[in-house]
Amino acid sequence: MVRILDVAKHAGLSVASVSRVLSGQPGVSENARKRVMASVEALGYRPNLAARRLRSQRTDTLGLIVSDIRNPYFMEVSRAVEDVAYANGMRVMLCNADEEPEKENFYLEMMRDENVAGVILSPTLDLLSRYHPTDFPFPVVLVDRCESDTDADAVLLDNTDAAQRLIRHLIDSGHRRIAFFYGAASATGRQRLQGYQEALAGAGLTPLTQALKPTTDEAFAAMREFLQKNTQLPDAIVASSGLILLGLVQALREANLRFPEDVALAGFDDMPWTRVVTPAITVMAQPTYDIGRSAIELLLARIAQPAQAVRRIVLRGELRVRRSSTRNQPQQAV
Amino acid sequence: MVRILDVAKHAGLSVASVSRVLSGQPGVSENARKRVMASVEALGYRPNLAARRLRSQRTDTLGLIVSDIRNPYFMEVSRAVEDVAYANGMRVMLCNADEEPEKENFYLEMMRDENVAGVILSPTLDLLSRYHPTDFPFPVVLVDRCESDTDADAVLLDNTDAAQRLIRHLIDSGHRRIAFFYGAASATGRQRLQGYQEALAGAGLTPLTQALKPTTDEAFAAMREFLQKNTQLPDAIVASSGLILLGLVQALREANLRFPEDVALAGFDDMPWTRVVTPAITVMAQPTYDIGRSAIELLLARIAQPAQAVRRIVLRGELRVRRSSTRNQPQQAV
DNA sequence: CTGTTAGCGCGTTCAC
DNA sequence: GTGAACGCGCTAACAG
Repeated sequence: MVRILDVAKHAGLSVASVSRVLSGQPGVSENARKRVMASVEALGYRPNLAARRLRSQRTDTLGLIVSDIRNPYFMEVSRAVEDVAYANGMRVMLCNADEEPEKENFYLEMMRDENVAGVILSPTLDLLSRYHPTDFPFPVVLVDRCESDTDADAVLLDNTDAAQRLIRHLIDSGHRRIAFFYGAASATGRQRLQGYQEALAGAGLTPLTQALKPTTDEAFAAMREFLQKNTQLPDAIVASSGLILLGLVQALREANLRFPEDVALAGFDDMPWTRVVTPAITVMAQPTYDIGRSAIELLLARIAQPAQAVRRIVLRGELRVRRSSTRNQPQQAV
Repeated sequence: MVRILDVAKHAGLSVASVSRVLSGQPGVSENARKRVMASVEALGYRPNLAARRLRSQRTDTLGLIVSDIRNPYFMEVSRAVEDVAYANGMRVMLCNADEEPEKENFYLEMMRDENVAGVILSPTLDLLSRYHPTDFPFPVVLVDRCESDTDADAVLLDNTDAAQRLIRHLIDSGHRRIAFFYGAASATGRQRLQGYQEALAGAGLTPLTQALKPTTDEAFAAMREFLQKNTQLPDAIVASSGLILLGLVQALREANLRFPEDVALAGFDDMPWTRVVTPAITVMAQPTYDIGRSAIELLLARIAQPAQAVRRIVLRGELRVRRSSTRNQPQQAV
């Protein structure tokens, strides 16, 4: 292994000068800088990160804790985070907490042990309910989930508004009995439920809700049971997430029910498959890559300016109307 | 910050004894061990990982370099890797090389700088063609991609066999003109092409192939162009990956072409949406989670036993016949 | 502008 | 079974 001392000797300088050059500090002559660079090149020197981190008490590692990377939403978010992180010379550690507070806590402690520069976190309801930024020795940016009174940097969709607009679209399309299948384990699901309720109240309609764990399998099971119990179908069914939407579609297919003929359908997250099923499904699209990018940019800014005011970035969902929600079916799909 | 010295003082012992207890070494009395544990608990001591890594020259970090985490295949593989890694007290660094040799090399160098214990890698064709295990200062397990003569631990599907079986199924179903859209950027795509060619040769049929970059967008564009150029459709179209399959379906929908009525369809990767489109699509399913799990288990074994013989784990794909490939359509979908 | 040097916190040798 | 002491490679404070 070639050490910084070897470079110093080779360049005829001291370790201090080499260190200064490597960390881009001022106070080194151009001549010295050239010689250091040449020696680094000649010897193939690579800094020892462990030593650097031990000495400087700093780290270029970020943590990213999501519920499940298999969720397309988090997949896209994490991809954005990693792109920006690596472009800024930082590393990222990805963890799946599976909505389990124990796992979440485990990873949070791991982040502390790693002495990370910051964390992007999609918190469980449990953590969010008692969230306080000073609980952590590193800056945290929340993503996807955040209450209106949470004292934290955060990036998220305007969930209540998005749900309202989605539901109003259904109401405007002539649907009256609208069922809402939502993930009860997260703040996001609850906020979307609220939007649903407000939209229904505004139209004088009666809510029909089904809480469940936000997985495809649970949604499938819940929908299947729902279909068995209810001989009369609602006019429309809405899913509060893409994972849930998939489960609903699976159950509908199994029961040989068509949309929108038997029941209209809509959901969150514009996953690729929603355009490819027939008919295509109306969704509220989230700008997932932008959410991830905004989150890490917020985090990097916070790391650079620890004392800056708390910021919250709220993004707007985009309604994409397709055939699954229309009462009078047009001739042609998009 | 509480250091190991603080624990030693609190327990009335030396740092050496504390270190021994913490690393589970023998040569410490039961009494001392108890006292150390109690002090650790009382003081909330956490070992400093940077110091430990600097001193021990070892790391509990693994690298995972895939082409794109947004590919459901790698998503599932990475999830498996992370589950096993964290269960073994290791960390993992995830990187997306995007099939670009430069990025791949960048991340490989980063892994060296991090002094990782090992790497799981889905190599570009470029790297694979000149792969030699001694090029890296850490053990490497290849995943998804590997030539038959590559000298490396690897976990992959029996691609040629899987493609053959998929194509034979189509031939047995009465299809004669079978087009193959495959990703030309990876060894995997090429191996599947070979299986396709062998199956066709065995039946005395003429190949009809289309090479492309393995993304949904490229597949969509290629299929669209294909449909414009060819007034007469083939009997069947096959995609060499799930991402490509999605692009094909998008183009088919756009052109208002039905499967299997207008053209039969099949592909690789049993993604959830393939069951939910109508009709459901015949696929060659890969045991993705098992592939990831096998890869990290192989890596951990290699780390524990650096000199052990090179091992290759070849998994078998599972053909899942659904309506998209059947000539005489059954009454009911599954 | 440059060099010397003292630790960062830990693991491990070597004495006892 | 236990403790003292050294050094992993680097950064930063300080002296020149």
